[in-house]
Amino acid sequence: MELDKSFEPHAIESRWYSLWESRGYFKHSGDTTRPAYSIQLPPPNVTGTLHMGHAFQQTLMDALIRYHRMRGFNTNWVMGSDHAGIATQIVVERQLEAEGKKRHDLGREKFIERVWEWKQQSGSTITRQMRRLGTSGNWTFADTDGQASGYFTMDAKMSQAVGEVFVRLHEQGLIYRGKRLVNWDPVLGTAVSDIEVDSEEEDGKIWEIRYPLEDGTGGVVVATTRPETMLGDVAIAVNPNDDRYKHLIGTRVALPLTGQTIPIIADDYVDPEFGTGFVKITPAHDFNDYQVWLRHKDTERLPLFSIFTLEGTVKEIVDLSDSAFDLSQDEMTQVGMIIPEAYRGLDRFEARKRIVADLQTQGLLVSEKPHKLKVPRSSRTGTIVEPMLTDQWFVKMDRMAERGLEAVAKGDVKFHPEHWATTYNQWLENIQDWCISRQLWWGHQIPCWYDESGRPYVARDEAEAKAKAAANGYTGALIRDPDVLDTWFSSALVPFTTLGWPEKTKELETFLPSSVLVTGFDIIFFWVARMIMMTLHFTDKVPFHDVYINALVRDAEGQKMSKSKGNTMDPLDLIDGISLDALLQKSTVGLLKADHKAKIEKYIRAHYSNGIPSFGADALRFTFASLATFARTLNFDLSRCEGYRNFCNKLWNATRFVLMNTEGKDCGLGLDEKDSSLHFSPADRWIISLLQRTEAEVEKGFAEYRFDNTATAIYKFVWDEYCDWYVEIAKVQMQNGTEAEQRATRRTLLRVLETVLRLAHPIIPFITEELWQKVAPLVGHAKGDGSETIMLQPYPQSQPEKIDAAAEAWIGELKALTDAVRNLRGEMSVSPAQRVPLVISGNKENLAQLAGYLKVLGKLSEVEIVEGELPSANAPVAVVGSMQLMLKIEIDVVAEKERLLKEITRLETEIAKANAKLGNAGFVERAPPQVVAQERERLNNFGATLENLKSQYARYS
RNA sequence: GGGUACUUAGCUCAGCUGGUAGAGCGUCGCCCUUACAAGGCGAAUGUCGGGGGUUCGAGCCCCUCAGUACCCACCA
Repeated sequence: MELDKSFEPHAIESRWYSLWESRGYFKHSGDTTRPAYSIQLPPPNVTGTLHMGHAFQQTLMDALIRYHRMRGFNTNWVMGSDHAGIATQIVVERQLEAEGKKRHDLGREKFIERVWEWKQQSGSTITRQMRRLGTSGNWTFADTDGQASGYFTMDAKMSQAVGEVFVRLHEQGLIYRGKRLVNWDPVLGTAVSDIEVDSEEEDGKIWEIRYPLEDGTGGVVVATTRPETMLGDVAIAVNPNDDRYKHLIGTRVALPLTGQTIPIIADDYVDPEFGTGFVKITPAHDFNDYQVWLRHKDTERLPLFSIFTLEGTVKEIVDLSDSAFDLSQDEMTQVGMIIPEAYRGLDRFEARKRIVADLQTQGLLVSEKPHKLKVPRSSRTGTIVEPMLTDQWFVKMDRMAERGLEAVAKGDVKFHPEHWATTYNQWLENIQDWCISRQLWWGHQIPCWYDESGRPYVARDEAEAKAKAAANGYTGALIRDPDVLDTWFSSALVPFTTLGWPEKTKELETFLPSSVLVTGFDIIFFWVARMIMMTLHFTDKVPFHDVYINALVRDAEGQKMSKSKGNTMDPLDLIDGISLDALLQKSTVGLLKADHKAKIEKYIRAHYSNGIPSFGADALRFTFASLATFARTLNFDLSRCEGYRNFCNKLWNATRFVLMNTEGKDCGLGLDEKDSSLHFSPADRWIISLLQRTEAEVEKGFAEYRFDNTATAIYKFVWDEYCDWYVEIAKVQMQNGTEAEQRATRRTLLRVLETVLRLAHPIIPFITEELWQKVAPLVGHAKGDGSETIMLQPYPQSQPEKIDAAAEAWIGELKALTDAVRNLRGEMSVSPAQRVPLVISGNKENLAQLAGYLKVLGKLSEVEIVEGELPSANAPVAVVGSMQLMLKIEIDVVAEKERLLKEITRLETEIAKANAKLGNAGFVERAPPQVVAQERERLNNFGATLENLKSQYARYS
């Protein structure tokens, strides 16, 4: 069947993917005698859509999987999706909001039903998109609901494993519950972990406030950026060595606006140099103050109480039971537990305004100045996080962190690029206990039940909890803890829970540890470190051997992609193409801010004035691979994508050429290489030789995760060597050669091409499959009935014995001569259509073999070989080593002399440089002999060429 | 404050354990030559951020300065 004239990705992609999947090629082979190669997909949010980061990562993973599959590994790419607690809940809450409802209007049960509905509805989007990209994941492997989309972190099996982990950790004393100061998102109404808080420097203010001394002899001035928290002050601290204020330690000051008094205490935490030297201590709303409180609570009998509600408004009444500390009635009335009526119920920031205003009125505000400060915001909602005293569940991290550090230190887990291990180490060395409870509805509900008195029973299910309660003498009703687990809790377990844990399965044995994890640096803490720790803890194995940290995808200018800038790209648009109008439409739909819209439109019109053409999945994948260096960012440039689409087209057309010249012809298929009816030319041997080198480079690239090198090696071989040289040479051989030479040429054309298709398949799966189906039957590698696939063919292995130095030298000479001729033509502005004769002097025997090729490659009318001097003529001459080439055309002698002189000057500089080097005793004595020899060789060559040029120059004179 | 990485051609980036500066895209010529105009052939362009050091020799190693990006911690 004829190939189309050019490469049309759309026509071939859809066909192959469904065929591959339906034939089960993506599944692991089950052959445990083969080495296993497995990858855990970083599970995308189930309701998300594919973005450039996903597409990039997945391209790399898919390339690795396909590469190893072809190499005969028992490959298993575990697919799945994440329930993404907060993210998903927010989406559904927004939907409700549009209907004028809140989640509490529905109630927990109905709300969760609603989320499941949304999951069912939108969950297939991203898996569909992944398929478009060509991901050969094992969709049915951990699939529990029969949707061929892998596992879901909330499905029954995964949930059960999550419960099991929780219970065991609790039994081991590694999970505990306690009232702690945590980062609280008042909008979401939940605790968030440290790493879910981002601090950005913002413009704020700092206020100085006077707290009068109780005895009326003066006052102290404190500086604060959060005056509203003064309602919760329990002390003023000074540095114990601060001579200015030592005498005040132990006295009391009045807490303005409240009618209360608080003590002045001494603590090292205070830096006498900063601010006023006095710090107000609000233990329930500041992490540092909390630490101070811990140190002084017993000696100074300091209470602990929150002044804000969970929504972030000022409380009506404070609850001293928060104190976790017994205070006498008398002490209770002494502390600032009563909030002035004026502030009750106010929002945090409203309260700030009112308090500052009131302080001013009372003359207690000393100053108000602009101040830059880091504001901690919840990464989900952007709300300013409030440290809040709440009951939460925690995982003790210290011992697990030690094991995690050890695994990397010992090399059981290796980072690529290596330096990311430093980031990992630093975090684990300073790790805090992990707050795993979230006050949300969507997620794994904490497996803990409470009896009437609040006694907890952690259990796998309610029945077990009841049994535990009964054993404790309680038979009444139990209430389950309403909180859910941090999404990352279940994510941390996927390396083993997806393989059937807690059961001892064959899969667990085969595919743990997995081979490599490919992920972004932004989740080293969230996910990578926690997987390592959890997997080690529960299985005594590392979750994976290698961690490849991929670059962050940015736009062509290096800007972070964001919807509000309009510089995001949809991988599907690059595959399918999109018109400008459609692109504008989809980029501005559902925008909250109107001014963004104008900006986005401008950006899109500037960058995609004609929309985006369809590049196809292969071109996109090849682009990602080529850009996958070890840099930390990847600037995605459309023009690169276009270039690699062109590459696909090149490959397509090369195949077309080969098919045209081999189909139905004798290609010496069944013959032994040494058979006398096959005569391989140096060119044939050269391209085969180069193929071996390319295969080795490709292998090295994969082994080092240098996908750029792999892609470049393939690109160069196909375009720069096979197409630009070998195919052109083959034309000569097929035209002029003997039967045996033609046969060998056709065979080489075919076999090299077929190999290249297999070599490139991991990166560009669709086009290689399509072409292979046509090419493989001609080399006898397939029956040609479509029953085979390139996916399962053996991957090309470099055969060093086929590297042929003589053939490589031969082609080097041919290339040099051709370049020289083309150069001359270019310099002389001889049009390509104009066939001109060439005279060449040099070794006759040697040149006779090259002349035929040179004639075609140099577009010459004839090639005349002379030994010794070139004929005297006013014609341009080029020199290649000891050979001289003369184009027989009339030229301007003056211009030609000038040209030669330029070349002579260049050579003389080179010679001077080389001479200086060799004249340097230090160089000759200390440099390695081969380097010195090489330099001498260069000098000799330069010398010969120079002589040649000079004599030619002289002849014009 | 601590840390990591980066600075090479107009743009985006390679450059392996130090040994003659590279690619893609873009630019400029000339060509619709029967695989490919999504192409062919040719050309131009770099005191490798500045300075110093080690070395026979530095884009690469060391020191220093400057700039950029990101991460962690955080002073009220």
